[in-house]
Amino acid sequence: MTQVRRYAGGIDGNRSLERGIEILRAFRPGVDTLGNGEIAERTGLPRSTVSRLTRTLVNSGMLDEVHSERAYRLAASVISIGHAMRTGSPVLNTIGAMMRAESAKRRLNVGLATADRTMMVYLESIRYSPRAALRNVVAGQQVPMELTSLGRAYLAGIDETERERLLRQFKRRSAAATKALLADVRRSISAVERDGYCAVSWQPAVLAVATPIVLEGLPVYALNMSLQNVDRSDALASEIGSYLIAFAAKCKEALGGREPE
Amino acid sequence: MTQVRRYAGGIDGNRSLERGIEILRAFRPGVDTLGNGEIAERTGLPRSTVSRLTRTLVNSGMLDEVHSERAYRLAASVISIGHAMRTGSPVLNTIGAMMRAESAKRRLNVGLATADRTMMVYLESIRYSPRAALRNVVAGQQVPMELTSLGRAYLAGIDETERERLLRQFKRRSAAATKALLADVRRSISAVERDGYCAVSWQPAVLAVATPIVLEGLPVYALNMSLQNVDRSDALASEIGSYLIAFAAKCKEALGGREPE
DNA sequence: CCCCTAATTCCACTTAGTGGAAATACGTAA
DNA sequence: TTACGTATTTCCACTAAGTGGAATTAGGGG
Repeated sequence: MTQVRRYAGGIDGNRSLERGIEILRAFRPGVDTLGNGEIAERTGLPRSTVSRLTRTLVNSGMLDEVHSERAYRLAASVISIGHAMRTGSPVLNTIGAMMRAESAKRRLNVGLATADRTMMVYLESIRYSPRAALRNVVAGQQVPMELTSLGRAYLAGIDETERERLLRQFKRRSAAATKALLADVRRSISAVERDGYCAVSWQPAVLAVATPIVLEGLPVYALNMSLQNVDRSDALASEIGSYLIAFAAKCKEALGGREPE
Repeated sequence: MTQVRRYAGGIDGNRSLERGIEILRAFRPGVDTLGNGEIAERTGLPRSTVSRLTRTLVNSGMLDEVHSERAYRLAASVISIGHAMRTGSPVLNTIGAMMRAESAKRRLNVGLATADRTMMVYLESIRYSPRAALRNVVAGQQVPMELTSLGRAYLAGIDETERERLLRQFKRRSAAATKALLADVRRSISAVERDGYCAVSWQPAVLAVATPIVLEGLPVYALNMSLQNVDRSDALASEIGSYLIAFAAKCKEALGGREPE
């Protein structure tokens, strides 16, 4: 970010709004309440500014004030907006049901995600389990882009410029093992270009295979299938891969969107 | 709102942030994309201002731009913040599991909600179904406060001032049937004070019973139990009511919070 | 190619936001 | 209770940042 922000004349955007959103973002998963001081620390904003912006966020219903500990927590509004996002999206409505059916048919987990900065966010995640009804409510969960099949498939689906920008970001944040990791990421991207999918075992004994879904007028999605308690083998990966690309094709068709270029 | 906003000196809050949030709110459930024009209409903001603020929201990752139709949609960030809210809350983590167990034990639906302005927002909703795994992913769904058992229980749980403010808002928005409706709402509130719960059949053939959960340092919640395909009867309502208040007591204990006053 | 509509940028104006410093509220220990 | 240390909120002078109407530009039919 050598880029200098001007914020004058209003061409670059609105500083206060940007800061307010940054405050909401400071509430990472697992955090319950944050005081103004801690928010100031996490965001690097002056305390008086934080004080004013948190007040605004309370008035707007995005934060609840916890008087007893002089702190704030995310309010119910944020999940209602999240709900609006999920119900508004014809994509999720269409693909959700298809994913459920596919999960049952193939007896494996099926997930759909897209990017939020350098993380992949699950929009839908169907866990296959012989006894159904194991919590399938992980929508919103984040996993690191560079380490997961979902993330790498996403990287393969976006344009060159954006991809290189993201790769530079990974380098910046994880000091160690960068070289090998980045090479591995590039290998996965090549795999997607060659085979249509990439396979990654991010967590031990979990084999995950993912493919990008690129349609005009929609964000780039990544679709994955995964299996627990298996050893990684190329044969298995390629079997799942073939299911995956068939399913992805079916999804793209159902969405009726044309692929760009 | 005869109240005059000054916005000077920064004591009342931040105008741009408030407006930005209002733009996010313009994406109601079911809406997919909105253009700047439509946003300007819905929010009453000048078009140039909307243009700048939506740009900022895109930069902050809260909106995705859809070039092909010159429009915006909510981005994945909003559900990841929503997810942070749900995982951060010890309340939801604790009560969620209890609700699941209770639903199975009593063979009925169990829901937990809180308020977002004049709507109740489900934080968790367990649908009882003999064949499990019917979509229990309705967290974030909104139902009208004045018409539902959840909303009326909530009203009974908050303080006098806030309650009267909300009642006035109901009057303002639904022109017809106001008198009878408000009387009915007040009757439900009295029922909560007398019996600990209120029963409402908002949707046909659905009996819902709700009770407030008021604990220090937490927003007021409402807990409900409901049954489909039954006729409303006072005997049934009181049976469910007794389950409900027992379960609510168990929840309050598990949360270890002391009730105020 | 030209019109029509809608979004974006320009720009002069000045208010609304800023952040350091002061004041205040809070909790704790003496 | 009082005095102290910490965290938060308010004050206030400064001016940059935001505003919105007008002009401009970009789309997209016909």
